[in-house]
Amino acid sequence: MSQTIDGSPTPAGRSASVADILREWIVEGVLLPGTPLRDSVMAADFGVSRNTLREAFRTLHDEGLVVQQLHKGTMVETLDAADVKDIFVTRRTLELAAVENCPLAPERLLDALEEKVAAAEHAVATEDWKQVGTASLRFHQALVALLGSRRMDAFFHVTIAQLRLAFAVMADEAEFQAPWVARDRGICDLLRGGRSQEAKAALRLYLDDSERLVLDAVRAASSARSAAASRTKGVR
Amino acid sequence: MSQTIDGSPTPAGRSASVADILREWIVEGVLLPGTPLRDSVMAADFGVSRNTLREAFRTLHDEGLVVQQLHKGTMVETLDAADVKDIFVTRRTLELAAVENCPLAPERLLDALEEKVAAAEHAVATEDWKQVGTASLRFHQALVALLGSRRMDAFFHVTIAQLRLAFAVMADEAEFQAPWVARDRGICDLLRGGRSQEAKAALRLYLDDSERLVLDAVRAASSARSAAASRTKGVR
DNA sequence: ACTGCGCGATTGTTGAACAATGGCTGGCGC
DNA sequence: GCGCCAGCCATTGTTCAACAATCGCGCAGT
Repeated sequence: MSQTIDGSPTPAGRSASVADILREWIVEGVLLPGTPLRDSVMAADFGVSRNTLREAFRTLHDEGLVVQQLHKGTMVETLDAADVKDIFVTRRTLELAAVENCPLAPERLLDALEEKVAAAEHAVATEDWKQVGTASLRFHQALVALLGSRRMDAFFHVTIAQLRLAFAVMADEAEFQAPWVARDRGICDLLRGGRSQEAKAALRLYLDDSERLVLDAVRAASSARSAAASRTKGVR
Repeated sequence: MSQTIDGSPTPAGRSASVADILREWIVEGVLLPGTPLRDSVMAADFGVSRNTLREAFRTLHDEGLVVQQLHKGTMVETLDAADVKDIFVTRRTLELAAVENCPLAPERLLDALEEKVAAAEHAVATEDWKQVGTASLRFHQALVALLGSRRMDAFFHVTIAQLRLAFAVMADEAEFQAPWVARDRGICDLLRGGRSQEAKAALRLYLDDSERLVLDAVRAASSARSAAASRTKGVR
C-alpha cells in the first residue's frame, strides 16, 4: 500500500510497472468497472509471466481498485449504491473529525491544505478537468491528515481511490468540477481562519451534495450496465 | 515447529491458510514482536512453496502485523509509543463517532453489542484472562459496527489486531483485565438506554485510561528490549 | 424442458533459476 | 591493538514455465 511517497528508490521491478499501467487505465476509465482481468491473456499482452501479473493484481487489490475472488479471478472494482453510501459514511466520519481536530493540528498540515487547494485551482485555471477531480480529492486527503494518524491516512487513501472509480464514469466538464474547488477553497479559508465549526458545517453540506451527485452517476452507470447485460442475454 | 497445512479442506487457498496460522501465532504471542520470519525455513516448515509463503507474508503486511524491509526480510511488527498513540487516535475517531451515531443505528446492531459484552463477562467468570482481552476488543468492534460501514469495520479490525500485539507482552491477570469489562458493560447499558452522550463521555475516559496503560506497557517492553540489545552488543 | 456429467478454460500453486543486496569475516595499514 | 576496506556468503527479491485444483458451460440422456 506504500503508494508513491516517491523519492524512495523503489526498484520494485516489472510487476510495479505493470501495476502502474493498469492503475492508469483503471482511474482513467479505459478499463471500466466490472471488467474481468484475465491473467493469461494480459501476461501475454505485457510480455511478462503470469506470476508477475498476479503480483501487479495484488498491488491493485491493496489499493482497492480491483477485487479478487478465489478461482474466479480479478476484476475492476464495481461500486454500487451501497458502496457509495459506505464511502461517504467513511468520509463524513473521518473528514468531520479531522476538521474538529483542526485547532490542535500543527501548522505544517495547515500549509499542506493551502497547497492542495492551490493545486486544484491551478488545474481549474488550465481547464484540465480530469486533474481537477484528483486534485480536489487530494485536498480532502490533506484534510484527514489533520488527524495526524498514519493509519487513517492510508485507509482514507484507499477509500478515495475507490471513489475515483465512480468519477471515471462521470462526465468531467467545467460545470461539474469547478464548483467543488470553490467550496474546497471556502473550507480551507475557514479552517486557516480558525473558524472550524463553520468549516465543519460547510463540509457537511459539501459531502451531502457530493454524495447525491455520485449516487446519481453510479445509479445511471449501473442501470446502463444492466440494460446492456439484458441485451446480450436477449432478455427484454 | 513443522506444521503442515494439508488435510484441511483448504477453504480459501493455501497462502490464506498459512496467513491464518501465522496471524494466530502472532496475536496469541507465540511469535513475539521483532521475531524475524525467514521465508526459506518457514516454507519448509509449512510444506509450502517459498512463493506461497511470501504471499502469506504480504497478507500479514497488509494487516499491519509484520514489517518488511527490503533485503532484510520480514519480522513481527513491534509497536512503539507513536504507534500506540496513532492507534488510539484512530480508536477515538471511530468509536466516539459510532457512539454519537448510535441513535440512528438499527436494533440488530444494539443487540450485537449486548451479546459481545455478555461474552466478555462470561470470559471473566471463567477466569480465561487471555480471552477477556479478546472479547473486550470484540465489543469495541461491535461499537464501530454501529456506523454501518463495511470498510470501517474492516479497517478497525486490523487496527485492533495491531493493538493485540501490545497486549501480547502485557501481564494478563485478573486485576488488569476485569475492570475494563465492567466499564464496557456500563457503556453498553448507557447506549441501550438511549443516553449516548453519557456513553460518549464514559468511552472517552475509558480510551484515555486504556491508552495510558498500553503506553506504559509498550514503553516498558521497549526499554527492556533495548537493554537486552545493549547487553548482547557489549555496551554497558 | 430439466438434471447430471464431463470437458475445456482459467486460476492457484509449485519449485527452480537468476539477480541484488546486506552482513560478516578476514586481511591490511596505521 | 585498533580501525578500515574488500571480498565472500547467506538471504531476500523477481521472474519463469509447468503442474494441480476448481469452476462454468455445453451436451447427452430422460
